[in-house]
Amino acid sequence: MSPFKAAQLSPKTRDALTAAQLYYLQDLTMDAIAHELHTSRSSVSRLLGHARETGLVEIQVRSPLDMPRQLEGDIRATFGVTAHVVPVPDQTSDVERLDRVALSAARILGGFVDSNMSLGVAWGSTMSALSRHLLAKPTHNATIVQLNGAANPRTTGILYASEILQRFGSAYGANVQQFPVPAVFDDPATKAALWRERSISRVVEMQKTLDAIVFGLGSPFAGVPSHVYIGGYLDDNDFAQLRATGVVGDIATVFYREDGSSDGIPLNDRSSGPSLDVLRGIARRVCVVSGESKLQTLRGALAAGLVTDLIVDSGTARQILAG
Amino acid sequence: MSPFKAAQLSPKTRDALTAAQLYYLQDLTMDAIAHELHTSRSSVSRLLGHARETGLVEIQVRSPLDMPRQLEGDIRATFGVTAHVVPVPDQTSDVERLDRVALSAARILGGFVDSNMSLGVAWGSTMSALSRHLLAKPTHNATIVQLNGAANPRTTGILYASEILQRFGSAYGANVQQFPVPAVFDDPATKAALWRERSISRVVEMQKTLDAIVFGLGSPFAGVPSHVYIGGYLDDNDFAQLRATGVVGDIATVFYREDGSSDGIPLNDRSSGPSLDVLRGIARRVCVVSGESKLQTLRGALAAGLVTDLIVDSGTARQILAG
DNA sequence: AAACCCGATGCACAAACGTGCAAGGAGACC
DNA sequence: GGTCTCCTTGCACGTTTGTGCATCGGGTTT
Repeated sequence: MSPFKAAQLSPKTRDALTAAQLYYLQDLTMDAIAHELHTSRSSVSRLLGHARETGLVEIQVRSPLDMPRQLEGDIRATFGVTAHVVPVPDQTSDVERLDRVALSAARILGGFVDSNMSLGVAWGSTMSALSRHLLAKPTHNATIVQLNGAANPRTTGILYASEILQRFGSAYGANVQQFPVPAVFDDPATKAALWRERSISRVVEMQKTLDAIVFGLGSPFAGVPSHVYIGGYLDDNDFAQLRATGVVGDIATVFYREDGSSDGIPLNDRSSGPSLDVLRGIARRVCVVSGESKLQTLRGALAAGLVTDLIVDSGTARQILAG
Repeated sequence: MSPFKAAQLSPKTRDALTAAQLYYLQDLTMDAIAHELHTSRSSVSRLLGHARETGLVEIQVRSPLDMPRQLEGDIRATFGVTAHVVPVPDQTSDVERLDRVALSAARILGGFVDSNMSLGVAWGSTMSALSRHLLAKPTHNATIVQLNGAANPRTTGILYASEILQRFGSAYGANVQQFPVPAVFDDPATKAALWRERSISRVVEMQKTLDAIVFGLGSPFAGVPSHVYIGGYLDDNDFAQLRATGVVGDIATVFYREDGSSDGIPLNDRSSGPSLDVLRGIARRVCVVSGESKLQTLRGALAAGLVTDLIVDSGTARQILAG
């Protein structure tokens, strides 16, 4: 209307806000809201969807404080990590399990992200699913940093990895730092050379001072092999080597054993991911896992002290405690 | 099942918690949840209702931080109080307006209440509506204190006032301190005598050290007279006196003028409510108002510095700024 | 043992809701 | 001016959800 009263926020957001207020705080029906806002009920439905997507509405489920959830307490006691157990019925398929955990993880992650922070992000099927469920949370001056390269002999991987990164960036209104290198180098010397390039070393340096990281776990020999292992990133030789050295998993293409050790794994010298020591130097390390096929893998990551916050499905949570 | 694993929370609460998690955090349909919980869909619907009622689920609507809502900002700038403006369309009836404001107020109040605190509560139609919408929030060692008596020549008023108090008590799991005295004494000497009784003075003393209070505003001469003014608490003489001394409203049967002054109002000496000076000594003073008939009344309360947090409908908010 | 009360359950129906679709509008580009 | 694209809107439909009602089981009173 009047151009004098600057509309600080878009009319859409304004409406979404009122709608949310009326719907969630006053329990009006969408019909009633539509009437008040002079629009159609379906628009209100969409408006509310928008409000949820963009984080205008925040829904929390909080167990009574005096009774933290059983499994989560047990996990903290046993492994010293903060756990978020996502309830999933036992007979759920692995894909649905993954998706449900990723969905919850996306919501939880919103609570960790804040202005002026830098967040390291891995890639893989878990991260991909997670990125698709992110809720918007506008921040200032935050940075998203890719943890490891995604190129392989067949593709540059840029499309795949950057899709994930971009979703993080736009959800949080953050800068995105890509890392356009192969996931695993053929020749360690090439890696060393590239690491001396300023455009690359800049990112490598950023990785060392991250405030938080999010990652899934890769499991090379599990029933459902992870993205890394079927994407042509590794050849038969590499696989044999991994098996020979007792590897049970990886974080950002850096490999470790079930006891948490990672010394003497040659592949790590050729990997583009940050060394486990670098990872351990980061304050908050959020690990998202689902499915029993990752049990061993998860055990290793916990043993290696790579995790500070664990988001996991209830079945796997129970098993890791039982084991 | 096993008696060894102590069930810390009732199975109902446990189910409600999982259901809430699945519904609000994983966006499952109630049907799907019913299946997972081995019960009927309708039970899940009820379970979720229970979860909301009891505060297991918390829903917040948060305007983007960089743009606090217009009216609320204006009110803070003009009157120096934190405002919560409840959107209500202009042509809404007064009763519905009251109810919607009370509903929102009940939710907001939950954010102010905490363990170990004492909360003073008034009575009246606003407080009655508010009490009916309270959301449960379990706390330890909190106390609810009645601010002013409710007895009048016709009834003891205990039923009416205690109903309100009880709802507060059970919502927050708090002790309730009743105040079984007349709202307004016929003879000031009786009040003085009663105030020397230890059972009464105990409550009077508590009133002086409250952490917070909630109250509506009474408006003696407005189009819709408040509960106090039609309950037989005052006689014609009293009314005449109020009008003569320029009273525009009351908080817990203590009266004030539009400019905020309250000296030379004889009725106040006979009132059971805490003096305005006592009120002003309380850190958080939450005022719930709705409807333009309370405009003058609200103006007086603001002028008197009796309010720190204001919960008000949008129409009245606009008018108080316009005035 | 009968009678009673109370909370929990599922059914069935109406109300409320999400979403694919086609229509309308506002730029951007030719 | 045309037309192409992209976003928004309301409708219509199928799905999802709230709730009155009848039922049932367990505990208490008579």
